[in-house]
Amino acid sequence: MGRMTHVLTALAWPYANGPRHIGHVAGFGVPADVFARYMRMRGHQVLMVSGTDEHGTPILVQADAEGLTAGEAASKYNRIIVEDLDALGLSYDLFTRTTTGNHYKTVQDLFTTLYDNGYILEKKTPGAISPSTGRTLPDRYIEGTCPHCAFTSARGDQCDNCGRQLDPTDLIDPKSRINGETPKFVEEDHFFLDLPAFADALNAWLDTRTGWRTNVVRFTKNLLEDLQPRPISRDLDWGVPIPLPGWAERPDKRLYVWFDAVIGYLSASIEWARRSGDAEAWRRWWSDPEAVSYYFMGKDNIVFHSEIWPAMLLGNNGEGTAGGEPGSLGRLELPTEVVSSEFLTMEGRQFSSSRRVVIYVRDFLERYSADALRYYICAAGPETQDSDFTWTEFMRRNNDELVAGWGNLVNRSVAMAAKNFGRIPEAGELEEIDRELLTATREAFDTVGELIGANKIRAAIGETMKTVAAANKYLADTVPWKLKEDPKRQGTVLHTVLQAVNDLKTIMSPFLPHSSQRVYELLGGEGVFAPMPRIEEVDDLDGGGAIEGTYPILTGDYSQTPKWESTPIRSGTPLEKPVPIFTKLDPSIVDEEIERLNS
RNA sequence: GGCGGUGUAGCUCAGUGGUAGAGCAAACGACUCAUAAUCGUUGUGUCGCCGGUUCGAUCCCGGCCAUCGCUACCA
Repeated sequence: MGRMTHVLTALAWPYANGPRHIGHVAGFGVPADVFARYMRMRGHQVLMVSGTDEHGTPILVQADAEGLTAGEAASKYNRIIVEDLDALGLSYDLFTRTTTGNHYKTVQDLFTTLYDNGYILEKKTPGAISPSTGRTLPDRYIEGTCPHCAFTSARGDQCDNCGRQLDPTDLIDPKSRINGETPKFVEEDHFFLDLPAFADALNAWLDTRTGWRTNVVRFTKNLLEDLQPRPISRDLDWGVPIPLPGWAERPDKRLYVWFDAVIGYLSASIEWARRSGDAEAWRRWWSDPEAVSYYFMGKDNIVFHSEIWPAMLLGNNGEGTAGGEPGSLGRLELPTEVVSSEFLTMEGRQFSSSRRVVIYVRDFLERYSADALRYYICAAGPETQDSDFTWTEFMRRNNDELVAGWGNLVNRSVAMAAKNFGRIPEAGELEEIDRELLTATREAFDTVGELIGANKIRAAIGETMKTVAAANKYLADTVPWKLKEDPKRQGTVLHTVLQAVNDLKTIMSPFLPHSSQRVYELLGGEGVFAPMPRIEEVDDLDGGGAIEGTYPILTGDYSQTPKWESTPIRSGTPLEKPVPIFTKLDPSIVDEEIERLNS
């Protein structure tokens, strides 16, 4: 990817049935933002999109629990999620929602094309519905006695006691977990996506993919060995209506939430384009074979991104066994890479809102800085295997690495120069040791950049921290605080280390944009260095969706993004005694936080 | 049951067909510009167990044990 190109950065859609926890943003939010920011700095045209996923049964359940309508509950959590992602500094071009009129229309357009091309089957299927509401009752919302082990709280999909997979009709005395009533098992008419029609095309596509994480490739190959038609409609009154005569009017039939949610990548791109004033601009990321697309998600979402969404795109293009023609959206490109992370656990346990093993993004950011969280996720996140978040480790990484390593380097360099010169001193003739440091920081642009481009974020920030250590060592070796008798040499050393700091803040900026902005300002920079998203309150463009009133989107102007390259500092720039950019944490926070978890 | 991950120094993890590394913790030293922050020196490991391939395996293959996750109507 040497020359400028269009890079779609697609992030998994957070489900709007509650606030999101740090595991969610560790899985897709921060890694994708690092990637997107870096790609912009390399001069690529990045489009970073996502939104909240707002349909489906869990939203209805949450809404009922709070005495809200589904729309009200979705709007409530949409807003919370938007604010949290904004606070983290995730640089979305558009973060929207699946309840917009634009999304409904896009979903229906794609459904229609798939239908017209012959990739949607209609057939009867057994299912459970709630007699009082007429809504589909997902298997996991049915509980009863396990026929194998007599466990009385077995779920319709699986018995938590003996671990056996179940069919809800196997359960003895089945009850709805939502309201206790006995579910009605019925034959329902539903639509299915004909996945087997894409088996060959999907395998051929997968064979051309390179650079994917091995776990994703293996998992996907496995999936493709056994493709079955997958239902894409439900008996629900909350979702996108099915755009067919005799179906669109029915209040009890909707498209299945996963079907509409994955189309969000496309609808959000279209919404972004329309809001940008060039309604066709999205095609540069979707219809150009030279464009690339990276999808970021947790491992539980691989199936949708490496199997189902590509299948839907192939169907749109008429590239399955039934043939067909691209529909109203034109031909659409399949994902370049599916970048899946593993899971973050919490003090050894899986995150679980219901069991209150959880740290919400909001709570975290009330007490600690966004960059402290971003650093932890970058350095120790679940990139290729599950990783465990512990407060002890968070504190250690924050204090020993972020504060004592990078923060202290910035602070001591700027403080020394400010005290001795009051400005960035001039560099005299460079010695070997000076040139070595400057070479190391310049080379870090290449090594770190290559790692970010390959989505090896842990290694990338580790490489950056090695360069930070080299700069600290440089100060230990050159001892500028002892050079008061030789101001020329002292100025040269301080100039050199400040140059290194200046470049390091550029390299750090995809990972730690907030603090890089502050280092930029410490060194006399004005205006925006690391651009941040902003929340805008907007009207739905179309109506026809489920949104009432305005809604918040996350967007931003990232056109002033700095270049990924060494930039010379200017001698003579005034410097003041710096305020530390990071906060050292007291060990007592560990007990406090664990106490909070247990309370 | 099926699929997959993991098992390497006290801790967290990286890594390679030629008998192993980083950070932290520990000890000692240097330094004092800096949020007591930095820099240097010093250990330790039958690289889960058993077998196979190989001149040689921690890294390849098979089996086993332990542990974790996924298993599609769940978003």
